[in-house]
Amino acid sequence: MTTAGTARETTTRTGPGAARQHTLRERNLELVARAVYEVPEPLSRAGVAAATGLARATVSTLVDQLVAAGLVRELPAVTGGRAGRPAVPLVPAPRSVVGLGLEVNVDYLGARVLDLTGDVVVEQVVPGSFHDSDPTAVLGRLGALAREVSDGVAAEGMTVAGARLALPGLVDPRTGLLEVAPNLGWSSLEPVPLLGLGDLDVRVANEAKLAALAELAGGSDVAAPDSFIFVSGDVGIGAAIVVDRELFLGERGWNGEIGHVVVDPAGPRCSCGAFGCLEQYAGKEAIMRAAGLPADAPLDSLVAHLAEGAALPDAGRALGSALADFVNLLDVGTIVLGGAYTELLPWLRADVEAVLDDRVLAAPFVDLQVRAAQAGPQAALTGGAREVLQGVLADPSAWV
Amino acid sequence: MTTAGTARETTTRTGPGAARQHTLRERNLELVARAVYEVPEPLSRAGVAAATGLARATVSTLVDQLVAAGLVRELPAVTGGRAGRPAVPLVPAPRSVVGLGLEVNVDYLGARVLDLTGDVVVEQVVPGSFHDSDPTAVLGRLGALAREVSDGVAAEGMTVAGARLALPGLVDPRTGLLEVAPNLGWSSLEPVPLLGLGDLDVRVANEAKLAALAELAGGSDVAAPDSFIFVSGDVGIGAAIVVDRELFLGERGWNGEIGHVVVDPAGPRCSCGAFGCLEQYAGKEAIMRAAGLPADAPLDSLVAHLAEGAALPDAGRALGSALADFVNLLDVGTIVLGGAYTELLPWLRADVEAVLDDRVLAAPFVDLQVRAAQAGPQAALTGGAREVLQGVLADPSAWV
DNA sequence: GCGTAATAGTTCAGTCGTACAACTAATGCG
DNA sequence: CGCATTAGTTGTACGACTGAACTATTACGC
Repeated sequence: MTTAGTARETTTRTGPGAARQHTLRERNLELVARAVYEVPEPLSRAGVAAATGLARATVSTLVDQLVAAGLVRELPAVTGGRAGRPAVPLVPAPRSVVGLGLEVNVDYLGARVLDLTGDVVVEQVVPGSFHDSDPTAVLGRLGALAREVSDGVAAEGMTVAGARLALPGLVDPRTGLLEVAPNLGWSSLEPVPLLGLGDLDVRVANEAKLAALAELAGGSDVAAPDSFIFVSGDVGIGAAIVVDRELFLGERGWNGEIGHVVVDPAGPRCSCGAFGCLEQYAGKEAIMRAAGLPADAPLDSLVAHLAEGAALPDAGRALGSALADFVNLLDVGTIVLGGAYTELLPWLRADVEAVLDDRVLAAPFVDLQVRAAQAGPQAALTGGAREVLQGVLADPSAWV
Repeated sequence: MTTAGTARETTTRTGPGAARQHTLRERNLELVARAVYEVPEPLSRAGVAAATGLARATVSTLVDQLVAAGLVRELPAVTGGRAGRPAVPLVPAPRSVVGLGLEVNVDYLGARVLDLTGDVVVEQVVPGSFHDSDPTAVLGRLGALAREVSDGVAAEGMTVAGARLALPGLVDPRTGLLEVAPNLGWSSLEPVPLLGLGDLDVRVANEAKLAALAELAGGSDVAAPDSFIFVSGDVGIGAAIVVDRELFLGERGWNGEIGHVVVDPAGPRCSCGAFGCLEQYAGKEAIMRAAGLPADAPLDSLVAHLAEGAALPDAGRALGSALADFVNLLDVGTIVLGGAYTELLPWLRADVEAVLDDRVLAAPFVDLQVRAAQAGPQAALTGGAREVLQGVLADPSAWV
């Protein structure tokens, strides 16, 4: 298994590092790599120079390094209708360096490999029921799946840059510890070693946080906003905060617990001990019950029910109220609804937007937007793999 | 008036700037300046080299530049008990480059000048009543005060690096526009030109945000935390989010509106139109009424009343509830209470902490702290001046 | 009192990375 | 077929950091 684990280190950008000559090179390598990666139409070396402000000579040497490292590929020179020597288009290298997204959730586990172009190279998703499961067994199984997938892409010459393990619970990305994952019935354990993936650089993260990152992947028709609140509605309701295309994690990454914002202290008791949490109005089970369906009914049955004219006023207003608090506290005006909410949005939107307009103080001055998540199913797998690749992009010098 | 206005520009650190040779110099100048500034005991050139990892030769030239620019001063060489050539201690230069903090609030306006050592060089605070006041007149008056103060320090050879104008309302630091300041009765205006301060670099900011920055000024007995939620309780309740010693502003700086987090939708109607906002329980007027005092009674009378055995259970629990939402959404575990809350903390703490422990999901795994603000009165003046000086520190090359 | 060790600070050649300008390469057009 | 045009490369100059050698200044022991 060709992996590059130990060498991966996040670059200290504003940190206490002294800047030397090679710091320039690292910084400009990143700049050039981002220019190649984050542009709709492929750029030539000259185009990159214009876009970055670097001299053409400098760009040439930098691009050559990126090509040699396998991070950038040259397309055949395109002799367009314009005069002059034809430009060599530069594009992200497909199937070279890849990121691995892993996830254990209540009803499935899976692994997904993305390459630098954003393509899914391979994926394996196994449905199951992992409510109150045994972490050692489940993570061992996911580890085996990951090895299988990883060995497969390695056999085709790709390099796995690292992996992210998404879990639905309180995890600290810094220490790698899982404090508690209520819906899995897991607590106080270190998940990464249980995967048995050797020296591959695997980091844990909260599922909703990584799902939010998947929204940035682009490729969809609607451009992803740079800053948004991502809310993932399921049995529990989790959220993530993205500002300037980066996750805002607070001190330990334990933020976005919008499911337990109080909507009405006179409301029903919540599993967390408080009364009237959002989850009691807009959690999947509450929504099902309100619609007269069994708590564990599939989402499709609810959608069918709603299509016949039913409504979700309580859930919509409660969600709007909690989101209004969120926006008032954070000033992030775009809200992306994921998980079950994506499909339910048509029946939630009016109530959510009405409450937001009423309750957000800045509403008269801001264009508040509520939109559906664009990333497909198991978004955390995509987001995790994407985060790995973002790390490559942030420090290409480690690959040169 | 010796000012340096137009030249001030925030350095694009991670931004799309190409890194050149002089970028290294700028970065390392900042590094050296911070090493000199953010250390309890003065460092020598050799000490700075050890602290930063730069070569002694490099540090020498950088320090020489900072000394020439008047940002750093050399103390007489101290011939301590140690062998070897005595070290020259380097300290922030007093009374050289200074920052100007300005503020209009409901009951006062003022100007305060801080130098790089954190000392207050001069200040002028004028009590008054600016409820429903005329912005042109009031800002004109503050501008005159600012010129007076500014000319005074300039006459003593100091350079005013810039100014911050703190206002109690929705302001956008980027555009310099004030949308609305309810307690002043101001709306939709551009405050800076009304000050008439010529080409001095003046930026606006929300009062609570700048007051939060004052907490970082140090000098107090208790070390300021790097990340905290600052809540300023007065007629209105505002908050600021500080993460890693920097303000988190969201998209426009309109965050921290904790006063309008819903505590109980069955509660009293709020001026914002909603029901049961925190302000209706823990705003100054609500607290006064609950204590049986007139809504505009001075804080001292309330404290006297409480000292005789009265309590603030509603306010404490409501504040705890809103803060629990805040912490659940943000994961910032230290809460600093400012404004009127600083003095009221003894009667609020038990209720606030009890509700936080109950309602914050991560409470079992985190040491939640509630503490009183350390900065003195008119903290926004100090915070504003401090932010100006932080800007100098972040880009000393502009002064070389 | 003086030599030695120790520490601070400076000087200078070496190296590295970028800029600029001149050059080569490859195309379209008249 | 030559010229204008654009892409990419080569070579020199310059700026900034490093490391080692050097100077400056003290403490300490004999």
